[in-house]
Amino acid sequence: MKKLQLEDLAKQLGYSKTLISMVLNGKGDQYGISKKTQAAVLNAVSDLDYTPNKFARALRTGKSFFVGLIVADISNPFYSTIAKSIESQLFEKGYNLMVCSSEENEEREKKLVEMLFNQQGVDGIIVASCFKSADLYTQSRFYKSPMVFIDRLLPMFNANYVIIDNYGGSVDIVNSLVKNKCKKIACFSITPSYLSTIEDRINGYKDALKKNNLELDENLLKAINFNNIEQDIIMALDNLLKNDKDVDAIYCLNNNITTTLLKVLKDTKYNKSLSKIKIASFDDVTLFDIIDRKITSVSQPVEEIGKQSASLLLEIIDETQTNKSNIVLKTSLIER
Amino acid sequence: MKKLQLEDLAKQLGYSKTLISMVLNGKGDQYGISKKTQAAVLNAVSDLDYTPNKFARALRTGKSFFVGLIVADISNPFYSTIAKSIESQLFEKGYNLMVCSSEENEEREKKLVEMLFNQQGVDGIIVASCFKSADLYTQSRFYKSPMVFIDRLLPMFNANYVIIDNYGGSVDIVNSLVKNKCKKIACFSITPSYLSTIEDRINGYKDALKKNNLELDENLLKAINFNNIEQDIIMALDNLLKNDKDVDAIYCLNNNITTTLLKVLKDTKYNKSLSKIKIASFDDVTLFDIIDRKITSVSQPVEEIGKQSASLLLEIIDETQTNKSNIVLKTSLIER
DNA sequence: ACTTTTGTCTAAAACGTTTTAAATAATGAA
DNA sequence: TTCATTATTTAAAACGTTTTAGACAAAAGT
Repeated sequence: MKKLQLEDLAKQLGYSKTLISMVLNGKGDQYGISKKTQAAVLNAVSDLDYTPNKFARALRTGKSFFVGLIVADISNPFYSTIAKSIESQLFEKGYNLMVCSSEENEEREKKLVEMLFNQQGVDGIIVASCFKSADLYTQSRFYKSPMVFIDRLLPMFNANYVIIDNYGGSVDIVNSLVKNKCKKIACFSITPSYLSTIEDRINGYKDALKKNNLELDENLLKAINFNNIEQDIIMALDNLLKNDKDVDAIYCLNNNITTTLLKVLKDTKYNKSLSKIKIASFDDVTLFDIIDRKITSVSQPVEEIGKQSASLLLEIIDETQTNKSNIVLKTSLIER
Repeated sequence: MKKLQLEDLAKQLGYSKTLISMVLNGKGDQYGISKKTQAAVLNAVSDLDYTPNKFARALRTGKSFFVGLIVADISNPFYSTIAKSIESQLFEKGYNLMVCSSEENEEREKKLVEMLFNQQGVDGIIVASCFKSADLYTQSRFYKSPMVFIDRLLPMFNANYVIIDNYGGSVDIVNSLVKNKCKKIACFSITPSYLSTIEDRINGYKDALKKNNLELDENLLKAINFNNIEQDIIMALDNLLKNDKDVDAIYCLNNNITTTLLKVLKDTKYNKSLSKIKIASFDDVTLFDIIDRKITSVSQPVEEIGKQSASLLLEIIDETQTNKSNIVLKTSLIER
């Protein structure tokens, strides 16, 4: 059974391809097709399961009704939940989502952006960029390309953003730890550490320490490499045990680090020596509700990030919104 | 800066669009273009960043280099890991992936399949179907559409499958529990329970009980609804506590149930009464390495499912493989 | 020297839409 | 009636590729 096309409908209904196309696209009035004809066409077509060829339409109109999403790691629940939220938001408006994973790799992100716009012809993209600078995106060839950046901010780059208040969330966490009598708070950060999210969280950590009259010791700030989390955490812990036995809290800057830290603490000798240390985490995950250890965390409005970024992007595509928007969402502290 | 197209190249290089297209598609020899010309074209184009218009090409050739993936729930790590694996496999071969989530809803799955093939013009799909019967997929209009089914089998449907040995894995779990002196093993199943994965796991559970000379008590087999997991688990637990106080193990048929069960056990009164009950889970997650409770589980070769299904689908698309393949992967027991 | 074959290359058709420009029919004014 | 205007419809062009069929030289056969 061959796929029905406009030509077939035309023959069957006795109208031209043009007319049918116009009616089906809801432009009957605009082109002055009589109400009667419009009704007749719609009626006849309704039980004929015709769907226009996507590629022909896209070729002619330049619109694909496709949106690309680039995240650092799609198997991270933070991003996969955002993806899900974006998808359902777009679905309502007749758009489709292509999800891509950059694996925190600039080269790959670049390839993905180019592929999406050039080869796939998406109408716009949503990106959690792992780039250090905005050079890729400021290129003139992308000047008119609808883009929304989420999660991470790029420096010196005036664009559309949907992010969260990382600084504020970080301050909340440290304040909460201090309130619980912690005096020496280590911080496990993650590289690439130029990421705006990480930078802001680190700044929040530092400033909050200061505000609480605690000394900032750079040795307590450990950078964990994204590609080598477990090993780096072990090293950081060894280091703490050797030089800073009196650390009473570890604040992890994202869910991945917290989760891996908990795993390491379970596995090894640290179990005893560090059983009473307080752990806090930026980014809340279900796990924290299950384990015995009381973990204070900051939860991000994940659904909301997806929702807002999707509708912002659609506004940009439809040119309803032409100014740059910067949406900053609030986090919420979960004390356990 | 307008996008470069074949016409522009033709003018610039002094050859016809035809010739350039042929060379760029690696069909120079086939069409008898001289080596010298081919080299010249390739060389000239290489630093001109031309990418053919996706839609024009797809319109003409009927190939989109797109593959669709439909899973029940993209925010479930089991599926998001499969998605990631499929994506990277396809990426190597120049294909792209569109990920869709059916939310365990037949109506929605149907819509997605139709959308993918009709509107999006994908070259093939990979589906973890939530359908009870294969009626949708046996329709003649899909007869020639490349499809690979993963995770779940549809009854009476001869198709391409990549699944795992659910029955065997389930037997392994029960055997392990019995070995650990469990005498009365409850089973928390999930609806829709006609899913082949669930059916097979239930059968494995039943048969293994029998083999171990344990009585099968249908009251110990609780169905948890996918859309109401937490409440249903609470009900099931209440029920056990009332009628079967001597249950010494709960075997959960998927990660979602196990995780939620753990959460419920933590939150509430059950904490005390059920602290010594043994918990086992089909499908392993990181969480189990972190919590104190020793959870025996069966782990699925997630990466492998993605890898095998992707390459099988590509073979079908390329018509290298024309027979139906049924790939059944082994699970591995993790005793804790 | 003339036809045939071979080696390169290109014009034009095709893919299935949407949109422009123009044709036809119907109505109103003169 | 006839011409101008308006309402309705359609033919043809366009989107940017790939592929078919054929053009043109050069080489090879006779």
